[in-house]
Amino acid sequence: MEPLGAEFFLKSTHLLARDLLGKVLVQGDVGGRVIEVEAYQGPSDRAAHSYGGRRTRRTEVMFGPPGTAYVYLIYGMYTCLNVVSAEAGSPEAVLIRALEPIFGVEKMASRRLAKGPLASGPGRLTQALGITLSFNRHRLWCPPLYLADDGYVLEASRVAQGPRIGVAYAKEAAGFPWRYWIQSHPLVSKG
DNA sequence: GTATGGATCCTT
DNA sequence: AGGATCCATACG
Repeated sequence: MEPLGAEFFLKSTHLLARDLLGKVLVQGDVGGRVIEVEAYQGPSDRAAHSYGGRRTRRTEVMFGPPGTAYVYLIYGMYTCLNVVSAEAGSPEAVLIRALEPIFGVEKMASRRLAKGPLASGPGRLTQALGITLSFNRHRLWCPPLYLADDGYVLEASRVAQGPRIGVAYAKEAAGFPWRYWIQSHPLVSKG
C-alpha cells in the first residue's frame, strides 16, 4: 500500500480529521483502518496542549509541518499518537483514537498483554502497533509508519460527531463536538 | 526546588 | 471504584 503524499495533510484540522477516517495507518507489517479521531484546535482550544500558544519542548512538534507525528506519554505508561495539522506555525493536531485491525492482527495481539479491544482507544492502538516515543516527529508519509488509502470510500453521511473524551477539565472546550467517528462502527472506543 | 494531575487502561 | 506510573507544567 502506497503512503499518502505530504500534501494530503495540508488542510484545516477539522477537514483532516474527517479525511483521516477510513484511511489505513500502517506500522511495518501491521495496519488498521482509522475509525475514530479527535481534533485539537491549537491556541484557542483549552483542551489542547498548545492552548494559549504554549510552546515548550513537548509541544514544539505541534508547531511543525502538517503530517508530522506528535507522540506523547500519558499517565506515565501509555502513548498517544497525533497527526500534526494546519500550516507550520499553527500548533494543531488530530488524535487517532481507534483503529479497526486489518493486517498483522496476530502481531498486534502479541503486543497487547491484557484482554480487551486490540486497537480501540488511543493507548491501546499505540501499544498494538508498537508506537513508542521514538516516533515523535516522524513524517507520516515515510515507512515504516505512514498513512495510506486502500480505496475504501466513506460517505459523508456516515461520519458521526460529538464531544471529545477525557477533557472534562477544559471548561468551555469540554463540550465542543470535535470527536469524529464512523457511524455505528462496533470498534469505536467507549467514553 | 516541590507539587499536582493527566487527550488512559486494567483489575477488583 | 481505585491503582499504576512518570513526565510536563506551574509555582515559589
